[in-house]
Amino acid sequence: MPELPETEVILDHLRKKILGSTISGLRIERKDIIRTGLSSWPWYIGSQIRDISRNGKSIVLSCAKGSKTRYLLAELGMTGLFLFPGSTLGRTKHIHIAITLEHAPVSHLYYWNPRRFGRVYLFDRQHLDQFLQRRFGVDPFAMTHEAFCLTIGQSRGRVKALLLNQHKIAGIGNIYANEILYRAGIHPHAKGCRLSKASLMRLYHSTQTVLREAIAHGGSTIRDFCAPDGTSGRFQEHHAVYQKTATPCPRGCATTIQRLIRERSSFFCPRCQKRN
DNA sequence: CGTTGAACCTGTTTGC
DNA sequence: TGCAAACAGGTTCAAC
Repeated sequence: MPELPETEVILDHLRKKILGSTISGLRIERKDIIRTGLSSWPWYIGSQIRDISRNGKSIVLSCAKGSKTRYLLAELGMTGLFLFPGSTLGRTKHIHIAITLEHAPVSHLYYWNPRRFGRVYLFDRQHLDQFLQRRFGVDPFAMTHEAFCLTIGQSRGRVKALLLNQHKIAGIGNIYANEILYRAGIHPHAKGCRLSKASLMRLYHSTQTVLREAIAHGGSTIRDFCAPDGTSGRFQEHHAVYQKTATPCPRGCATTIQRLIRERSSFFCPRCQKRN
């Protein structure tokens, strides 16, 4: 569920409520959620959450105790959420991890994930770095237009697949890939290396603006997503194409939005979105 | 290297 | 009403 904007919204809440707090308890309801470092979980008790960051769609808590720092990296997958007490109503069934906090305005942090496509990793510095390096490309907000145009313009694959490829650009998922391509006027099946310089620049700018607008609107709530305090996103009200099959193209071109099935669903305007 | 399909899971919606 | 199929924000892996 959470793509980059939703992850950024979650980070904002976590930073305001749990940064600097101390972990006084850790209950792991489903051990198979922890993919690496399960045996190190007792270490985290008594550690202080010193930093909260994001790599692509994954969230990293830096936990310090004495002179040592270890890391908890959480992937949310399609349906994962971090929740504070008070927003767990109707979501008690799939809480897989419960963290008890001290010196924080919230008493607990819950990891909820009904489909269990998400995972949690407990890493030391070295293993975290290894993981981040092999897993994630550059963050879209850290990319210059030169780097972005080079990455897309040198690839032979379909541009939508390139936007979704976390090894190249980290953080874009199916909702935002569709919205970004619509706004840039580029067909999802256009080949990266066949895009004009002007198209590449439009793609760069729409990537920046769509993601930033989505964050400003609290992310997109299609079904499950909410911030840790239970707040829903509002950016879905501004979607132009995602799940808008057969509705008129918002640009007023008198065509309707189409859906291409196969791999992941693509939603686009066949008239406004070009292949080069 | 790029593409496709399946797999991993549960829950909800859709269609017969 | 009932049941099966399709579909969902993600990632990985194997096969071609």
